[in-house]
Amino acid sequence: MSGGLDKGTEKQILDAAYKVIIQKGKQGARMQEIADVAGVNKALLHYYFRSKDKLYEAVLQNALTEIFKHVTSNVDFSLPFKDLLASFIRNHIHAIREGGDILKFFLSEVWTNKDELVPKLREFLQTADGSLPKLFQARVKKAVKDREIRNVEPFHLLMNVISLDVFFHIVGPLFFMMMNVPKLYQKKLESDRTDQVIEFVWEAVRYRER
Amino acid sequence: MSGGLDKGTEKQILDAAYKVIIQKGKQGARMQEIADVAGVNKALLHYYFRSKDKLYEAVLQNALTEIFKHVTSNVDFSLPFKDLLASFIRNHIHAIREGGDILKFFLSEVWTNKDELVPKLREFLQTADGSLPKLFQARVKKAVKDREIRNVEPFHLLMNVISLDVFFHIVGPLFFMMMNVPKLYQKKLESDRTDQVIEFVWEAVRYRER
DNA sequence: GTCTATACCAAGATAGAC
DNA sequence: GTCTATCTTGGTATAGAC
Repeated sequence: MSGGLDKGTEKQILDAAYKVIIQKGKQGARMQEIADVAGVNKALLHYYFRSKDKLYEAVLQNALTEIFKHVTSNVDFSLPFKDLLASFIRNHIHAIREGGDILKFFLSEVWTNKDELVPKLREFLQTADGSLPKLFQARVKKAVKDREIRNVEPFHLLMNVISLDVFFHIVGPLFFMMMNVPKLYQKKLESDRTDQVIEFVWEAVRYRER
Repeated sequence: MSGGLDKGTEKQILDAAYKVIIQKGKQGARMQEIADVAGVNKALLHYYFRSKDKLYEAVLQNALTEIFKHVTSNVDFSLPFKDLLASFIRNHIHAIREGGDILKFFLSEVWTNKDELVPKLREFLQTADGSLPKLFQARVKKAVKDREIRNVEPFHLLMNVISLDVFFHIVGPLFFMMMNVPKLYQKKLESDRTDQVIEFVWEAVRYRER
């Protein structure tokens, strides 16, 4: 019913679908639950998005956009490498935290649903700005030549930075549980994380006279 | 039918379930497919394991055992820290590769199915040998005092090592695709990975006169 | 555009013959 | 223990009234 504070039924449904599907994955999500969360009738989902597949596609599109919005956040490649690294990591970790559960969702779906998801991802990347990795690679090579850092393979470095950021975000909570880390100490470890990573990476790569 | 090369129907079913569920997750797995893979009738799944839930539990138990078998592989904590680190990482990466797809499965399921999985994990850890992290922590602290390495937080270090190992294993292929890395270069990056990680971590933590 | 009712089907589970 | 046939549930999808 068109109550006063209506934000458009279609968007309402899409938002609800987003929430539910991100949590439970494609298989786990139920049309009924999406309808409930949206506060509308189940039949309306089919009215606006013909099928679950279509709805899922729409959600995927949103999620991808959301992620890349953060990732592409501007990095100043003219900074000294140390500062570049720090700002890159800060941006990146910040983006990960902003992104909420999307990353977990992707890691989840990529595995169980890769036949559908990987082509979609590929397609999306065609249109997206793919220059970041290239710029990063070039900058690393320059830094090596200028003796800002030791000779490291750009791919591995990028991989390392992303690993350190993303993996902690995803598995950290589980890890805390497994190791019985007290709540208070968890907080400390979490807030220290960014600086720890920056220091770790920088120490790992910085150039040293021999 | 009790054909000659029968390895026991129950085990046959369990093996099939393991394969299918690891690939598709709990929600995605179909009893029919499991039956097909096992080469038996669907009804037999219910005969041996009353329900899908029970079957899932059995698979989970197996997967957990499988993972921890590798993880607990003996590490010699009396080695110099540099060598310890190298052997730890080598063991770890090796275990990850041996473990095949189990890790991906867990990362997947932990997100979509955490209400069921996390308690199970907790319970399993009660019985498992939880001494490894403690030993590692103690060894790190000693290494700091002995000036083998700079002052690093043991938790972060352990987290870092695991991140670098596991994340690459899981996301690497996706990454290659996204960055359009040629097949041949992929191979090289993969085989270089272990040594790269060892060097990266060691450079990051080693003690240096100032 | 939104609802109710219902068709349709796939998947988990059971009964009962062999 | 193993099969066929069948029940039941629950989820997607559609028809049709309002």
